[in-house]
Amino acid sequence: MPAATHPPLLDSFIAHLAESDQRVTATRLQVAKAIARRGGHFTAEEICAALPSVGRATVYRNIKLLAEMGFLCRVLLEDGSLHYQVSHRGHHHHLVCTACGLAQDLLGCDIQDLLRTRAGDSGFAVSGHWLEVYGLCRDCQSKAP
Amino acid sequence: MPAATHPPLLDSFIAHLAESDQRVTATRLQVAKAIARRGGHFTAEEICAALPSVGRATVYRNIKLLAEMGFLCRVLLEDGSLHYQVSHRGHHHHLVCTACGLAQDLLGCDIQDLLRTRAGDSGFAVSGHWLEVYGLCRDCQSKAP
DNA sequence: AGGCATAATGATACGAGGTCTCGATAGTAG
DNA sequence: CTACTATCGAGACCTCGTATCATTATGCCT
Ligand SMILES: [Mn+2]
Ligand SMILES: [Mn+2]
Ligand SMILES: [Zn+2]
Ligand SMILES: [Zn+2]
Repeated sequence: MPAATHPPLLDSFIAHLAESDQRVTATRLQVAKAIARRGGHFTAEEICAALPSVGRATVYRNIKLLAEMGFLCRVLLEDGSLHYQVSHRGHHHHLVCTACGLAQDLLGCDIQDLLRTRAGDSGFAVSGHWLEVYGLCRDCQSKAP
Repeated sequence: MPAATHPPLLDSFIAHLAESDQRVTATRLQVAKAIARRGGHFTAEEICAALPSVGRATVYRNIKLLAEMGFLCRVLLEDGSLHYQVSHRGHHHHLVCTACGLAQDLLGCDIQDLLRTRAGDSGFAVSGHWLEVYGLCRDCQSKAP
């Protein structure tokens, strides 16, 4: 049995469900466990494949729930495909390695001020932004020529 | 007949086709004209609807071609839907108004240096990034309370 | 522990958005 | 004009995600 890569996820999920009057079902725990078991990012379809006994709609519903609760963040790959990842809560961005796929959190987003200034020049009032950064992680740099 | 909103597009497109040994077909020009006629951004399906006599696959093929040539840029809306827009060539971002949909180009992207510094701290080598900025354009600010 | 109200599930159909296939058509070089 | 072949159009197909709805099972109340 593979060790949980994100051990706190299960407990936090259960706690949040209880707080918000949502039911702790066996299926929900199955989905959360399948996610906690993973390192790195994953697609909804991958979870569906890993849990053939769980309905596809249910997998999508629960991933959405986990994301709304802040336990999962969206990772947009360069090819446009949407992945999810257990992650820091709150606003942040990702450094996505185009070689191995690793997506590490880039905390302390300090571009909001820069954006407000640059956009303000055109009279635009910034309320939010979406940013993904692509490149090579440390490991992949040393492996590549 | 509506005036072309982007008059240079047609000629530039034809020139690029000739340069790269691709054929100047009637269908290609129809698609390019339908696009040049628009202000703002649009979806592939909107072009399909505007050109019912042109095959859907062909519309998608030619939009992709125009985008690869640099005449169109992708605009990712907050809801995740992909639009296209006649645009400045080369790397740039957008200020997308969440009220009226206006997407104006944000030129002179000066976040690359900032990103290199912040990412470099984690040993990550930045090669590119994707950024969309959301908020209210000048007009929509004055209309709103 | 047993019963109830209803949240959650899963099978399935549906829809948007986009690609693939392949025979037919039409640019273009010569 | 002809031949070559890039491009086209129709439709099948695919992925990702949501809507519907009969069935199940959770949490609470007694
Ligand atoms: Mn994250
Ligand atoms: Mn643009
Ligand atoms: Zn890597
Ligand atoms: Zn606006």
